[in-house]
Amino acid sequence: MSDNYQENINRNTLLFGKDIEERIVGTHQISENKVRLYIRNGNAVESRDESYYPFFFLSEEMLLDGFAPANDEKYWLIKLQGGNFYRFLAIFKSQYNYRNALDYVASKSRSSSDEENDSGFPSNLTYSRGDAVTQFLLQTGKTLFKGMVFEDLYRMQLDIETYYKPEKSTRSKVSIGSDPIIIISLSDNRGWEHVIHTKEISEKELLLELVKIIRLKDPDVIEGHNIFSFDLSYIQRRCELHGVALRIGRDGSEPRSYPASIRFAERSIDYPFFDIAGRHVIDTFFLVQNYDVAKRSMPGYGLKVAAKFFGFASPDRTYVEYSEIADLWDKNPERLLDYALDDVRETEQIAALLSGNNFYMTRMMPYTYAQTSRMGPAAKIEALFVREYLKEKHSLPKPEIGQQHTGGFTEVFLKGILGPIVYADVESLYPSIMLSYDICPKSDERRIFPKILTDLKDLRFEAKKSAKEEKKKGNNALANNYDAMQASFKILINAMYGYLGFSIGIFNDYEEADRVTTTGQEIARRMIKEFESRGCKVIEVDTDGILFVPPPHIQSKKDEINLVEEVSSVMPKGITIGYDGRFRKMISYLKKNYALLDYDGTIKLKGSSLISRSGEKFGREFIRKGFEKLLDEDVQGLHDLYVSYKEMILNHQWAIDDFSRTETLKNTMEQYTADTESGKRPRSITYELALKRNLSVNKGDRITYYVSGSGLQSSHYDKGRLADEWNRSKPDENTQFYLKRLDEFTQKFLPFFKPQDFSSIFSSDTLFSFSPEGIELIKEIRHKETDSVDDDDIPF
DNA sequence: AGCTGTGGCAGGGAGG
DNA sequence: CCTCCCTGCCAC
Repeated sequence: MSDNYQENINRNTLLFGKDIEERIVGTHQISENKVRLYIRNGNAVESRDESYYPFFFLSEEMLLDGFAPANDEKYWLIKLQGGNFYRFLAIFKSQYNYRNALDYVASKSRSSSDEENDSGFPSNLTYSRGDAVTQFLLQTGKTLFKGMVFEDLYRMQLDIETYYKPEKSTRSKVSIGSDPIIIISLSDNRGWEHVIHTKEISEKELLLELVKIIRLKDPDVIEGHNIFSFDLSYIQRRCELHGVALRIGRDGSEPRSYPASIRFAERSIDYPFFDIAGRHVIDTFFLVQNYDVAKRSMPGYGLKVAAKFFGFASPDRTYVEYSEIADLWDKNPERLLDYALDDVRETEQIAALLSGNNFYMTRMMPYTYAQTSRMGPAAKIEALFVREYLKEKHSLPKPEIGQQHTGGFTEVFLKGILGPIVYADVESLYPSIMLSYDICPKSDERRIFPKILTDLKDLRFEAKKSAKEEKKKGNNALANNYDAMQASFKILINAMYGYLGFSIGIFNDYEEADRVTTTGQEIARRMIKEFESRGCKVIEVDTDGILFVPPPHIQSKKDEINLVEEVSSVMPKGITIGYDGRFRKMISYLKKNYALLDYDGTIKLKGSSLISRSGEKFGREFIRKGFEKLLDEDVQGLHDLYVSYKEMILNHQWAIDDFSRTETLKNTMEQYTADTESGKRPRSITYELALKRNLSVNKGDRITYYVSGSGLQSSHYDKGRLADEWNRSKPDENTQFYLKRLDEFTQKFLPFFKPQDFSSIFSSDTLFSFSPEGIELIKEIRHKETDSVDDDDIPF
């Protein structure tokens, strides 16, 4: 794979090398607005005259080969890799203040005497894929002018309802465009709301009305929850069926859609991207998921769940089940219209909360707002590099082949039920190391890496300061904007380390990535040693954070803070340890798996073995409640809990949500069948179920299922049933299987008891009544000696 | 086509 | 049974 990939780079790379200019053999100015560029492989490129914009001439052909501006020989724009449009725009933005450029374009278009067109752009400007300048201008539109703040964007929200009659009650996917659209609800960020529906007009008229409204309101941004995969795809399909031209672009063009994908940590989602000329389409579904990558605290990503999570859902909000929509439309349409409006209102609030950082990021990126919103951070870092290199007329390197070898230091020293607990962590560990230890990729001959990092750090500092000042003055709106700004800097700062080890980043450097992580490990060891030497019992260390029990004479919070500050003061220059919280108790279970009991009584569980969403809900609850009992040292309560769960399972006294499991399908069905048939991967219950039920599933889809049948066999992959198929009055879930699952969950409590105590607690044997008498909790288990932390060769 | 990294645990199928 | 290997999910 990697060999193929390298070959691909070589084939697609036109101008990589020591110096870009070496490949340019000559330019010839044909007229004021035309230039011919000759490059070494013999291709001659003639520019087109783009009279409305004198700075650049870009065309499809030029994108393929390269171009030079007519009036200024200093600037070159070179194609680097197939399809990597963004690498061009880096220079486009960096050489000229693009906001001024856009002001210029806007003034031109305003003065053009063109009455037919209400878009603000000349109508002779046709929108086509290859025309980079046109595309750039139309996409950016008038939305990113100098001095703008996020609130200045005119944002419109859109949501559709379709007439879906559930036939067989399975939640199998509805295919795009199969049912008519009955309601389109719209709102904007200035308090306007509007709903159109098919009680009075036909679906075709509804679609025409939508086009009319969008063109009349002329929003800069169109927002929706799952708008790419659902609303826009659906609207487009219905328009096709009715022969309606969806002319919602600022130049009157129809949306251009192409397959794209987006990644959230380990998951990758395919979706059709919609490019609407002159506007930016923002999917709040992606914003929400991106938010949760860092936080990992949301119960789900649907609009309703997200709105509740962020506290936007109004108490009298209308809720309608997906399967009820058609029925409700026939019987009580008013309620459905209310529901539809609630959707757009919530979408607006989510976007307002989560879009600010993308907006401010766009100002420093050679991408449009829409692109910035759906792009990963590594590509953004690279854009900053490319901008600087092109500005300095320096060539760009190829990615290095290889891999990173090390990561963070993780160790558990003590297991059990421990307390009191102090949590401390190194502030911005990797960025601090990169700054203090002069990290820079070797291919970065101009040494841009440290410069970008320092600049971003300073910018963030300034933005944070401004946010604070504005807040003090009571300017909350402005303070929020500065806060969004500093958040966007933070995202980039944190992504810079990841970029070093990014396999196709052109400035990657695995050795430097390793140098960051190994330095981080050394710092972690040093931190352990310093806390230990001050009488602390270190429990767990993970990368940059440490959990420990302070010595007995450290009692108050203030003492704890002083202790952390003392250790911080002996750390290497540029490395600061911050006090990050205190807890009454904790349960240390495994690496990256523990429970924390706050002083206000709340419990936080961490780690995949304790809170994994792939497990059954009843299991997670059982563990959570059990850990509560454990923290209370309530052995009787633990036993009672076990017995009550066992009875619940035996008597089927539960709901489908309690025992169903939801899994994400990471591969396509084709990939799965190919892999299983070749023996490359084992069969999996979710894919098998999708095959059996003939569900049309895509990569990234989630299936909720349970295990049916009776008895325990070695494999259950053919015993799955869809959650919707479960019937409370005729429960057919596999009781033995779920009892076995309960016993698997009880294993989490194994380390805290003697074996015979453990088996008497987790037994419902009624012959002998259970008594907690004599059962002792194992509170402290030495798992690893801190002495083994070797710090002899720490080069400080 | 586009893509930030490593470390760690659980679960399940397959095969010895 | 046990081990191996893969996937999915999570911590940082």
